[in-house]
Amino acid sequence: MELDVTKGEQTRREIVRKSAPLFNQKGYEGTSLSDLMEATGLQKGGIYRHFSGKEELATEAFDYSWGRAVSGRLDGVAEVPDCVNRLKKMIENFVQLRAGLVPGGCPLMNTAVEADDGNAALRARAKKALQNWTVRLSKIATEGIKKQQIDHHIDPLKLSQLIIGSLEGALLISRLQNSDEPLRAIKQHLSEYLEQNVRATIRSNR
Amino acid sequence: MELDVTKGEQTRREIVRKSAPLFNQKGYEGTSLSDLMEATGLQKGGIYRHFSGKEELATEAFDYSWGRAVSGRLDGVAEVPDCVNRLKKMIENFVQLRAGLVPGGCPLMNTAVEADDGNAALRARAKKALQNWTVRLSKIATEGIKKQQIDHHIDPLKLSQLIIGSLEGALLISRLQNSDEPLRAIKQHLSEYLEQNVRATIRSNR
DNA sequence: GCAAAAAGAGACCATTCGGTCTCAAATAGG
DNA sequence: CCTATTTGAGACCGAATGGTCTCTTTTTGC
Repeated sequence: MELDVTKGEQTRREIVRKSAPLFNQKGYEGTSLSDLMEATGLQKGGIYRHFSGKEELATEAFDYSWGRAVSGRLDGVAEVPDCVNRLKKMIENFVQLRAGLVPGGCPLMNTAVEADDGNAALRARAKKALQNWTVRLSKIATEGIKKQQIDHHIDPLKLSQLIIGSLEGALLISRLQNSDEPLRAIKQHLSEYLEQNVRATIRSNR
Repeated sequence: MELDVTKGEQTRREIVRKSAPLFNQKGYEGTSLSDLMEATGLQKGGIYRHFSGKEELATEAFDYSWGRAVSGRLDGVAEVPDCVNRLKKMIENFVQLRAGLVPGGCPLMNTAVEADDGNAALRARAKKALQNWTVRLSKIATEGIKKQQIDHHIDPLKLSQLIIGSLEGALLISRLQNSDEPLRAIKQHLSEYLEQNVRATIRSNR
């Protein structure tokens, strides 16, 4: 074809794209080769030509799902000038998207929980994903401190972990209860916290 | 023997006790019959005499694990007179116990995540567990409002969900990072929130 | 201590699992 | 267009899966 997007590479990507939702919904162990065959419309030979095994496919599928989740959550975030508002925008995105972008909930949570006492490769992937997300938020916080939009007593890392943890936990509850309320509540809560305890005040008295 | 604790019943309980940690660590799908045989020291026949199938055993194992988790988290809570402090005590217990009581992390989170797009029976069990926990906390909050220890603008249900979600999320992060810091941070955060925004003040000005 | 009932061992079952390998079909480069 | 290479189908594999059933052993109540 052109641009070295060979037929094989194209198929490979399709396989990842089609199998990612499966892995996210049913988990690594819960997704069988026959599930993958059905989802991709390929036979074993067609799949295994492109991947060394289920694990390789699963890790790539995770990366794919996670990539989509992250890009959704950070959509339009960079454009917000104020750093506190930028964090709030990210929270808003998270709450809004919920189950939307990626069927089966947050890939990070799903993978972290399943792989925590199991598959090491997947666990490492999840750990790195969390790391990346944390760093992204931390950078916003650090920039906010530098710009004096965020109180300089705030620890960017801790703040990021607090936000991420709260969101993930609320998502867990929301999914189990089939209700958006816990997610909306945490958004409200974090919002107030950010305004009252994180945003830098003219006269910083703590 | 005596008190109608027949041999069979005794074995049955042992099976649940021994298999509960397995299910919590490896999940429902991830735990095989041979795993269970090894853990219990019984053969299939010995296990299947007492349970109709893996699912029945898994649900009972979940109840067992969850019972232990809850009792650990509520340990000594009832003795605290002040309702805000009672909530704080529960949070403290949660943070302290962490992976302690039940190997494999919080049974609620594990089961909720795995069963969310799968096993209906387990999902229902997890949902009920969350319900129970939420109600328990809500009752404390409601009592606190009645006793004027908690601001009457607080919604007990939302407060409970906020606390539970935050704790579960922080636990997720902590487990993935192999660090207690996120858990300690959320404890600190919730503590401040409870004192500043939940505890009733003499002059309730909001 | 004995007979009836309960409990457990383990052979057996069909099915599915992840994975391999051969060979035919489709693609690509000249 | 024609050949060399890539791609995919699908038969095949051994192991493991959840579950059943029979038969021995152990517990139980009298």
